Amino acid sequence: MEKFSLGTTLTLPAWETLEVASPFQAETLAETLVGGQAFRWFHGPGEADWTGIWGRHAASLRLTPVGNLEASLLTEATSPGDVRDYLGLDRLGRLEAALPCRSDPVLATLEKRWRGLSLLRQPPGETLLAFICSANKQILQIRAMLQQLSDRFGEPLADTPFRSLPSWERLSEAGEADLRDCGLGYRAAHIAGTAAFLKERPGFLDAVAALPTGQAREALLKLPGVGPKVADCVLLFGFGRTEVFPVDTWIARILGTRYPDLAGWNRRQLATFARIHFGEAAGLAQQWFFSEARHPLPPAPPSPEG
DNA sequence: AGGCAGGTGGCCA
DNA sequence: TGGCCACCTGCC
Repeated sequence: MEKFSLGTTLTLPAWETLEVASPFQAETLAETLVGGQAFRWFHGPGEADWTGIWGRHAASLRLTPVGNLEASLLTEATSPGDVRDYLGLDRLGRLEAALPCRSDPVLATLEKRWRGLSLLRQPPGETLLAFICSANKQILQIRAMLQQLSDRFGEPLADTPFRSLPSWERLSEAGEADLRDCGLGYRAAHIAGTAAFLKERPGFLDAVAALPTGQAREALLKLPGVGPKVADCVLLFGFGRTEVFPVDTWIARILGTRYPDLAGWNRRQLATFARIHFGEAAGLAQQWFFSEARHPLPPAPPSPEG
Protein backbone atom coordinates (compact mmCIF):
# COMPACT_ATOMS: atom_id res chain seq x y z
CA MET A 1 0.00 0.00 0.00
CA GLU A 2 1.20 3.43 -0.82
CA LYS A 3 2.66 5.54 1.91
CA PHE A 4 0.05 7.72 3.65
CA SER A 5 -2.87 5.97 1.98
CA LEU A 6 -6.30 6.44 3.56
CA GLY A 7 -6.95 2.73 3.36
CA THR A 8 -10.73 3.06 3.65
CA THR A 9 -13.57 4.12 1.43
CA LEU A 10 -15.30 7.37 2.14
CA THR A 11 -18.40 9.07 0.78
CA LEU A 12 -17.67 12.75 0.61
CA PRO A 13 -20.08 15.62 1.16
CA ALA A 14 -20.07 18.23 -1.62
CA TRP A 15 -16.84 19.98 -2.45
CA GLU A 16 -16.74 23.65 -1.55
CA THR A 17 -14.34 26.23 -2.86
CA LEU A 18 -12.34 27.81 -0.06
CA GLU A 19 -12.42 31.57 -0.21
CA VAL A 20 -8.69 32.02 -0.25
CA ALA A 21 -6.11 32.83 -2.84
CA SER A 22 -4.57 29.39 -2.78
CA PRO A 23 -0.81 29.47 -3.12
CA PHE A 24 -0.53 25.73 -3.53
CA GLN A 25 0.93 23.52 -6.20
CA ALA A 26 0.41 19.78 -5.75
CA GLU A 27 3.90 19.46 -4.28
CA THR A 28 3.61 22.29 -1.78
CA LEU A 29 0.16 21.15 -0.66
CA ALA A 30 1.47 17.63 -0.09
CA GLU A 31 4.51 18.93 1.74
CA THR A 32 2.33 21.11 3.94
CA LEU A 33 0.09 18.21 4.94
CA VAL A 34 2.49 15.29 5.26
CA GLY A 35 5.88 16.99 5.38
CA GLY A 36 6.44 16.63 9.10
CA GLN A 37 4.23 19.33 10.59
CA ALA A 38 1.14 17.15 10.89
CA PHE A 39 0.87 13.38 10.98
CA ARG A 40 -2.80 12.68 10.36
CA TRP A 41 -3.26 13.40 6.65
CA PHE A 42 -3.81 10.61 4.14
CA HIS A 43 -4.06 10.16 0.38
CA GLY A 44 -7.62 9.60 -0.79
CA PRO A 45 -10.38 8.88 -1.31
CA GLY A 46 -9.89 10.32 -4.82
CA GLU A 47 -6.68 10.10 -6.79
CA ALA A 48 -5.59 13.64 -5.97
CA ASP A 49 -7.41 14.09 -2.67
CA TRP A 50 -6.07 14.45 0.84
CA THR A 51 -8.08 13.62 3.94
CA GLY A 52 -7.06 14.71 7.40
CA ILE A 53 -8.07 14.99 11.02
CA TRP A 54 -7.21 17.74 13.52
CA GLY A 55 -8.87 18.46 16.83
CA ARG A 56 -12.48 17.38 16.37
CA HIS A 57 -12.36 18.30 12.71
CA ALA A 58 -11.98 16.22 9.58
CA ALA A 59 -11.93 17.29 5.97
CA SER A 60 -10.80 16.29 2.50
CA LEU A 61 -8.93 18.71 0.27
CA ARG A 62 -8.17 18.90 -3.41
CA LEU A 63 -6.67 21.33 -5.89
CA THR A 64 -8.64 22.14 -9.03
CA PRO A 65 -6.88 22.31 -12.40
CA VAL A 66 -6.84 26.10 -12.16
CA GLY A 67 -5.30 25.97 -8.70
CA ASN A 68 -8.30 26.65 -6.51
CA LEU A 69 -8.47 24.83 -3.21
CA GLU A 70 -11.62 22.87 -2.46
CA ALA A 71 -12.71 21.19 0.75
CA SER A 72 -15.23 18.54 1.65
CA LEU A 73 -16.17 18.98 5.30
CA LEU A 74 -16.56 15.62 7.00
CA THR A 75 -17.92 16.65 10.38
CA GLU A 76 -20.79 18.87 11.40
CA ALA A 77 -18.38 20.86 13.54
CA THR A 78 -16.10 21.81 10.67
CA SER A 79 -16.62 25.04 8.75
CA PRO A 80 -14.70 26.38 5.77
CA GLY A 81 -13.25 28.94 8.17
CA ASP A 82 -11.84 26.17 10.34
CA VAL A 83 -10.01 24.77 7.33
CA ARG A 84 -8.68 28.17 6.32
CA ASP A 85 -7.44 28.83 9.85
CA TYR A 86 -5.81 25.41 10.09
CA LEU A 87 -3.99 25.89 6.80
CA GLY A 88 -2.64 29.24 7.97
CA LEU A 89 -3.11 30.86 4.58
CA ASP A 90 -4.11 34.25 5.97
CA ARG A 91 -0.59 34.92 7.19
CA LEU A 92 1.44 33.06 4.58
CA GLY A 93 1.91 35.95 2.16
CA ARG A 94 3.16 38.16 4.96
CA LEU A 95 5.63 35.51 6.10
CA GLU A 96 6.95 34.92 2.59
CA ALA A 97 7.42 38.64 2.11
CA ALA A 98 9.31 38.88 5.40
CA LEU A 99 12.01 36.39 4.39
CA PRO A 100 15.23 37.95 3.11
CA CYS A 101 15.20 36.15 -0.27
CA ARG A 102 16.64 39.20 -2.08
CA SER A 103 19.76 39.32 0.04
CA ASP A 104 20.26 35.58 0.54
CA PRO A 105 20.87 33.47 -2.58
CA VAL A 106 20.46 30.25 -0.59
CA LEU A 107 16.97 31.26 0.45
CA ALA A 108 16.20 32.52 -3.04
CA THR A 109 16.93 29.04 -4.40
CA LEU A 110 14.64 27.40 -1.87
CA GLU A 111 11.92 29.93 -2.57
CA LYS A 112 11.71 28.87 -6.21
CA ARG A 113 10.88 25.36 -5.16
CA TRP A 114 8.94 25.72 -1.91
CA ARG A 115 7.12 29.05 -2.03
CA GLY A 116 3.46 28.24 -1.32
CA LEU A 117 4.20 25.67 1.38
CA SER A 118 2.27 26.82 4.43
CA LEU A 119 2.79 26.77 8.17
CA LEU A 120 -0.13 24.99 9.81
CA ARG A 121 -2.01 26.28 12.87
CA GLN A 122 -2.62 23.05 14.77
CA PRO A 123 -4.35 22.54 18.13
CA PRO A 124 -1.57 23.07 20.71
CA GLY A 125 -2.41 20.03 22.84
CA GLU A 126 -2.16 17.53 20.04
CA THR A 127 0.87 19.26 18.59
CA LEU A 128 2.52 18.66 21.95
CA LEU A 129 1.48 15.03 21.89
CA ALA A 130 2.73 14.46 18.36
CA PHE A 131 6.13 16.02 18.94
CA ILE A 132 6.76 14.21 22.21
CA CYS A 133 6.18 11.08 20.14
CA SER A 134 8.55 12.35 17.44
CA ALA A 135 11.72 12.01 19.49
CA ASN A 136 14.18 9.77 17.69
CA LYS A 137 11.51 8.58 15.25
CA GLN A 138 10.81 8.91 11.56
CA ILE A 139 7.61 10.37 10.16
CA LEU A 140 6.12 6.99 9.28
CA GLN A 141 6.66 5.72 12.80
CA ILE A 142 5.25 8.87 14.37
CA ARG A 143 2.14 8.43 12.26
CA ALA A 144 1.81 4.83 13.41
CA MET A 145 2.07 5.82 17.08
CA LEU A 146 -0.57 8.53 16.75
CA GLN A 147 -2.84 6.19 14.84
CA GLN A 148 -2.73 3.70 17.69
CA LEU A 149 -3.30 6.41 20.28
CA SER A 150 -6.38 7.62 18.44
CA ASP A 151 -7.66 4.08 17.87
CA ARG A 152 -7.38 3.20 21.53
CA PHE A 153 -8.00 6.43 23.40
CA GLY A 154 -9.49 8.91 20.93
CA GLU A 155 -13.10 10.00 20.56
CA PRO A 156 -15.14 8.91 17.56
CA LEU A 157 -15.87 11.75 15.16
CA ALA A 158 -19.55 11.52 14.27
CA ASP A 159 -20.36 10.59 10.68
CA THR A 160 -16.78 9.67 9.91
CA PRO A 161 -14.71 6.51 10.23
CA PHE A 162 -12.14 8.51 12.22
CA ARG A 163 -11.31 9.16 15.81
CA SER A 164 -9.74 12.25 17.31
CA LEU A 165 -6.48 12.08 19.16
CA PRO A 166 -7.00 11.62 22.90
CA SER A 167 -7.11 14.66 25.14
CA TRP A 168 -4.41 15.04 27.78
CA GLU A 169 -7.09 14.40 30.36
CA ARG A 170 -7.91 11.08 28.74
CA LEU A 171 -4.20 10.29 28.48
CA SER A 172 -3.78 10.92 32.20
CA GLU A 173 -6.20 8.08 32.83
CA ALA A 174 -4.28 5.62 30.69
CA GLY A 175 -1.55 3.60 32.32
CA GLU A 176 2.01 3.78 31.11
CA ALA A 177 1.75 0.13 30.13
CA ASP A 178 -1.28 0.86 27.96
CA LEU A 179 0.65 3.66 26.32
CA ARG A 180 3.57 1.35 25.65
CA ASP A 181 1.16 -0.94 23.89
CA CYS A 182 0.67 1.85 21.36
CA GLY A 183 4.26 1.40 20.28
CA LEU A 184 5.52 4.49 22.07
CA GLY A 185 8.53 2.81 23.63
CA TYR A 186 10.24 4.99 26.23
CA ARG A 187 8.09 7.91 25.06
CA ALA A 188 5.25 6.30 27.01
CA ALA A 189 6.83 7.56 30.23
CA HIS A 190 7.11 11.05 28.76
CA ILE A 191 3.46 11.05 27.70
CA ALA A 192 2.33 9.72 31.07
CA GLY A 193 4.49 12.28 32.87
CA THR A 194 3.25 15.20 30.82
CA ALA A 195 -0.35 14.01 31.20
CA ALA A 196 0.07 13.91 34.99
CA PHE A 197 1.73 17.33 34.97
CA LEU A 198 -1.12 18.87 32.99
CA LYS A 199 -3.73 17.19 35.16
CA GLU A 200 -2.22 18.91 38.20
CA ARG A 201 -2.20 22.22 36.36
CA PRO A 202 -5.42 22.72 34.42
CA GLY A 203 -5.10 25.69 32.13
CA PHE A 204 -1.33 25.31 31.75
CA LEU A 205 -1.43 25.23 27.96
CA ASP A 206 -3.87 28.15 27.83
CA ALA A 207 -1.48 30.11 30.01
CA VAL A 208 1.42 29.20 27.72
CA ALA A 209 -0.58 30.52 24.76
CA ALA A 210 -0.76 33.94 26.42
CA LEU A 211 2.97 34.15 27.19
CA PRO A 212 5.65 35.85 25.09
CA THR A 213 7.59 33.29 23.11
CA GLY A 214 10.64 33.12 25.36
CA GLN A 215 8.58 32.49 28.47
CA ALA A 216 6.28 30.11 26.64
CA ARG A 217 9.34 28.08 25.69
CA GLU A 218 10.62 28.02 29.27
CA ALA A 219 7.22 26.76 30.40
CA LEU A 220 7.06 23.99 27.79
CA LEU A 221 10.56 22.84 28.75
CA LYS A 222 9.21 21.87 32.18
CA LEU A 223 7.19 19.07 30.61
CA PRO A 224 8.65 15.56 30.59
CA GLY A 225 9.74 14.59 27.10
CA VAL A 226 9.96 18.20 25.97
CA GLY A 227 13.45 19.44 25.18
CA PRO A 228 14.52 22.35 22.99
CA LYS A 229 13.60 20.77 19.67
CA VAL A 230 10.16 19.55 20.71
CA ALA A 231 9.38 22.83 22.47
CA ASP A 232 10.24 24.77 19.34
CA CYS A 233 8.07 22.56 17.14
CA VAL A 234 5.13 23.01 19.50
CA LEU A 235 5.66 26.76 19.54
CA LEU A 236 5.88 26.94 15.77
CA PHE A 237 3.20 24.50 14.65
CA GLY A 238 0.87 24.67 17.65
CA PHE A 239 1.19 28.11 19.17
CA GLY A 240 1.67 30.01 15.92
CA ARG A 241 5.08 31.42 16.86
CA THR A 242 6.37 31.80 13.32
CA GLU A 243 9.69 33.30 14.38
CA VAL A 244 10.79 30.05 16.03
CA PHE A 245 13.33 27.91 14.16
CA PRO A 246 13.49 24.30 15.40
CA VAL A 247 16.83 22.65 14.70
CA ASP A 248 16.86 18.90 14.22
CA THR A 249 19.42 16.64 12.60
CA TRP A 250 18.10 17.39 9.09
CA ILE A 251 18.20 21.13 9.60
CA ALA A 252 21.65 21.07 11.19
CA ARG A 253 22.94 19.02 8.27
CA ILE A 254 21.51 21.13 5.48
CA LEU A 255 22.45 24.44 7.09
CA GLY A 256 26.01 23.23 7.37
CA THR A 257 25.94 22.30 3.69
CA ARG A 258 24.29 25.39 2.28
CA TYR A 259 26.10 27.84 4.56
CA PRO A 260 29.64 26.42 4.84
CA ASP A 261 30.53 28.99 7.51
CA LEU A 262 28.02 27.31 9.82
CA ALA A 263 29.52 23.83 9.58
CA GLY A 264 30.22 22.50 13.05
CA TRP A 265 27.93 24.91 14.89
CA ASN A 266 25.76 23.33 17.56
CA ARG A 267 21.99 23.42 17.52
CA ARG A 268 21.59 26.30 19.90
CA GLN A 269 24.01 28.38 17.87
CA LEU A 270 22.23 27.49 14.64
CA ALA A 271 18.84 28.45 16.10
CA THR A 272 20.23 31.80 17.22
CA PHE A 273 21.78 32.44 13.82
CA ALA A 274 18.51 31.54 12.10
CA ARG A 275 16.38 33.78 14.28
CA ILE A 276 18.63 36.74 13.55
CA HIS A 277 19.28 36.02 9.89
CA PHE A 278 15.79 34.94 8.79
CA GLY A 279 13.83 37.22 11.10
CA GLU A 280 10.16 37.09 12.07
CA ALA A 281 9.39 34.40 9.50
CA ALA A 282 12.28 32.11 10.46
CA GLY A 283 9.84 29.26 11.03
CA LEU A 284 8.81 29.31 7.39
CA ALA A 285 12.44 29.23 6.30
CA GLN A 286 12.90 26.23 8.58
CA GLN A 287 10.11 24.41 6.78
CA TRP A 288 11.65 25.20 3.39
CA PHE A 289 15.00 23.84 4.55
CA PHE A 290 13.39 20.78 6.05
CA SER A 291 11.51 20.00 2.84
CA GLU A 292 14.62 20.57 0.78
CA ALA A 293 16.61 18.23 3.02
CA ARG A 294 14.01 15.50 2.79
CA HIS A 295 13.59 15.80 -0.97
CA PRO A 296 17.04 16.23 -2.47
CA LEU A 297 16.99 17.09 -6.14
CA PRO A 298 18.39 14.44 -8.50
CA PRO A 299 21.85 15.33 -9.80
CA ALA A 300 21.73 17.83 -12.66
CA PRO A 301 22.04 16.27 -16.13
CA PRO A 302 25.39 16.83 -17.84
CA SER A 303 25.52 20.07 -19.78
CA PRO A 304 25.50 19.90 -23.62
CA GLU A 305 29.14 20.97 -23.57
CA GLY A 306 29.96 17.82 -21.60
C1' DA B 1 22.44 -8.65 11.25
C1' DG B 2 23.16 -4.31 13.39
C1' DG B 3 23.13 0.55 12.99
C1' DC B 4 20.35 4.36 13.03
C1' DA B 5 16.24 7.39 13.36
C1' DG B 6 13.23 14.92 12.91
C1' DG B 7 15.64 13.77 20.95
C1' DT B 8 15.44 13.82 25.94
C1' DG B 9 17.15 13.11 30.57
C1' DG B 10 20.76 12.12 33.64
C1' DC B 11 25.43 12.44 34.93
C1' DC B 12 30.11 14.21 34.91
C1' DA B 13 34.05 17.56 33.88
C1' DT C 1 27.69 24.90 29.21
C1' DG C 2 29.41 20.82 26.67
C1' DG C 3 29.84 15.99 25.88
C1' DC C 4 28.44 11.20 26.39
C1' DC C 5 25.27 7.41 26.93
C1' DA C 6 21.04 4.76 27.53
C1' DC C 7 16.57 4.36 25.90
C1' DC C 8 11.86 1.52 22.88
C1' DT C 9 10.91 0.14 18.44
C1' DG C 10 11.04 -0.71 13.67
C1' DC C 11 13.00 0.21 9.11
C1' DC C 12 17.04 0.26 5.98
